[in-house]
Amino acid sequence: MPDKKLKRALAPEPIAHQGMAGPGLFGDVGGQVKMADIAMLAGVSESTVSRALAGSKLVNPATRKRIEEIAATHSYSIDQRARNLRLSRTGTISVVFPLSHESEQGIADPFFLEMLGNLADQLSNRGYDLLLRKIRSDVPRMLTDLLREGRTDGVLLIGQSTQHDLINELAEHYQPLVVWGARQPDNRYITVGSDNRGGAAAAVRHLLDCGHRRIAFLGNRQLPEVAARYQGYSQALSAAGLSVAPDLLLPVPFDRQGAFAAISGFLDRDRAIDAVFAASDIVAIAAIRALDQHGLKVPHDVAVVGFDDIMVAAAYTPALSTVRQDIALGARTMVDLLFRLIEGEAVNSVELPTALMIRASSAHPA
Amino acid sequence: MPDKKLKRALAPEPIAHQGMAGPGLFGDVGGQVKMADIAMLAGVSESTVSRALAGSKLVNPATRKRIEEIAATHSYSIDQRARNLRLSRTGTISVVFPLSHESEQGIADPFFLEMLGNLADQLSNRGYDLLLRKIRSDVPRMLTDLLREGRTDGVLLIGQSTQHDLINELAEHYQPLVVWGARQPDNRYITVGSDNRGGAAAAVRHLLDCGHRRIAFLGNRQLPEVAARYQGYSQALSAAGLSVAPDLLLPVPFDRQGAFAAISGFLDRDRAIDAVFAASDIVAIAAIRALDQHGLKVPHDVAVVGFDDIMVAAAYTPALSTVRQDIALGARTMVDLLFRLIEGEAVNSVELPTALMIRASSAHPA
DNA sequence: CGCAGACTTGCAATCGATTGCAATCATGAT
DNA sequence: ATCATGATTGCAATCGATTGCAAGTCTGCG
Repeated sequence: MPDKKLKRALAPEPIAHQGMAGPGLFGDVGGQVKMADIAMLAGVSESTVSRALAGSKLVNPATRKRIEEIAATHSYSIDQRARNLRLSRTGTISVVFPLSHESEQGIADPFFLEMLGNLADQLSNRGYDLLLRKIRSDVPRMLTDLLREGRTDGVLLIGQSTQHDLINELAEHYQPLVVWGARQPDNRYITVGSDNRGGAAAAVRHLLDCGHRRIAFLGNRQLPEVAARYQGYSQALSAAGLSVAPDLLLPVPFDRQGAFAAISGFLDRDRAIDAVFAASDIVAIAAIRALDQHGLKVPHDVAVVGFDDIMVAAAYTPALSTVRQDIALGARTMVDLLFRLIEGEAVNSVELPTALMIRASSAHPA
Repeated sequence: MPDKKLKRALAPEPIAHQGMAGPGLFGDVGGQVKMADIAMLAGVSESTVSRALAGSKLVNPATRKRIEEIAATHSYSIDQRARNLRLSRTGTISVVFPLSHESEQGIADPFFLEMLGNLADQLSNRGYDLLLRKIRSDVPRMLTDLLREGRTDGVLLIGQSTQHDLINELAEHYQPLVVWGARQPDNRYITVGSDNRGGAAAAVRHLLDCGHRRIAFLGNRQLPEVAARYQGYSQALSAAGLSVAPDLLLPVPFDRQGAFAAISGFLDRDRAIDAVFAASDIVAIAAIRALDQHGLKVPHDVAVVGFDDIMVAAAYTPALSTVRQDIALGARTMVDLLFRLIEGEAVNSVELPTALMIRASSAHPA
């Protein structure tokens, strides 16, 4: 047998795809250089290159060093497509926003956007990519597609929307799933969320302490998180010996315009309220505007408390009292739980504490 | 030769990975079913399945129908990892945020978050996924890695940050790249951005029309977009026969706290201003708060105009006058240009019109 | 000098698809 | 009955990596 190794090393295509622009920082962008090229240059097999680059102990330190240098010289990076295929993983976590029918247009609420930013941080810290998906009405189809296509190692679902039952069914068959939202008795999936009930109760107690009695509740109680906040609201009222007045419960949507319209409509027929507890800061801000247009001053005539503590809340005029959710902690927790699920660990849902931020919009009436 | 086909069809593993939970909606999530399984069930080769599912005309309509039905029954989806590897594409577009040193912590500005939401819409409309990346200080390394790893078919860079030269160098070697930001004379990359100069000039003209003369400019002029806005500012002043007062130029950062601190510091030593033009709404809002804390009322004592028209601008109190950027159009344009680049078309940078939104914060002084 | 055992390395199968080319089949014309 | 022709289908290589197993090299010790 003639020397096969030599023959390979002398093969006509050294690596010269094209100009090979030298050591310039961006010389080889585009992924033309492959592992086989590095192997040939180093005079070893692909196996050895793979092992060297993966840090395996099975390669001679000298060989490894040479390979690493060659790889660096040609600014080679492992092709993640191929690697992931072989390892049957993806290196990608999907973040999915189920959009309710209301706001088909987009992820509007700053709370969710801030959450997204934090998740991106957390995931990139762990070397994972973040795949962003919005899902419209047909959640089941799109979600299963996403999973089956093998594009993702796990899913973070932001908000339960009104899809609780579907999520439950999905969870039966798909493990690496963490949902931001309210923990419910029959949840078969892992949730991370705030103590909605407790936070809301604290807010309403605060309004009661200020002497308010006719406190409107603004929010769509079909959403589990809002339902939990409503529980806190009603619980705080009961504790004070008051009962819930059904005419003070407004099922307003979460988007700005919808909320504004709903609240305006309400104020057109009923203005006998002295406080408002809104299920989100966006709703609270819409409420303040609507109140203003109806000649009611905040906090003088009506006190307002929101929920979330989005960035603008403190900067708003009047500064918005609100129940603070710790978004950064929430994101960290979701990612942490998801990776533990991926590793097969059994984990439990988490409920995070909230903090009542009292600001100008609910200052004690003079 | 014995009948090989028959042997295969009778092979022991029918497909029974496990329970095969029946036709339940989520029965087969997880990607266990592969093309080979479908092929076997249909009694054809993988080639035929591939062609049938890809809509090739090379398969018998009857065969195609049968394959499609079997695929549907077993809720099979093509594995995108494998497909993309074979086709050497990814089906993914990366959206990259270069974070300047200032705000290492995260994507804070609502403008960028709204942009992100819109990009997600546009990309998913085209069947592409959106990979979100934040890049810290070492832009070159991370960006080239991202590209070389073969994870992405194209890159949307949101904001030039202070990396103009690096981006230029990158663009020499990497084509499918569209940048949100200011068009500059020596750009070798495609940009989409607003008419920063024109928008700013309109805003400043408006302030001049209201009778203001000492108009502060708030923004970090190292950023190309801000530099362009500054040009508009200075141009409008010149046109009115005024000159730029260097002491009215404040290099404030883009994040809320930093902006607030910088403006407060300025007001501590100089309060002889009657208007403020801020390079972003976030800065404008910070300015309003700082002015308020220094006993200056907006718009009575000082008029304020921002830039962006983020969602809270109109809802703010006082409602914020601002230069509106059409985010949705911007996102659509970026995606459109990127896909045309990917298809090899030659395209040009785009500058989008802005609209001056006059609201309460700059109402004509009484 | 010979051989066991520890180190290194390479071969070849594999992940799950796509596709050029060859092979097969059916049909109609002669 | 024979053959050209077009319509279907299958074979096998390929995308770029990883890894179990076998083979080869080198060392030290008897």
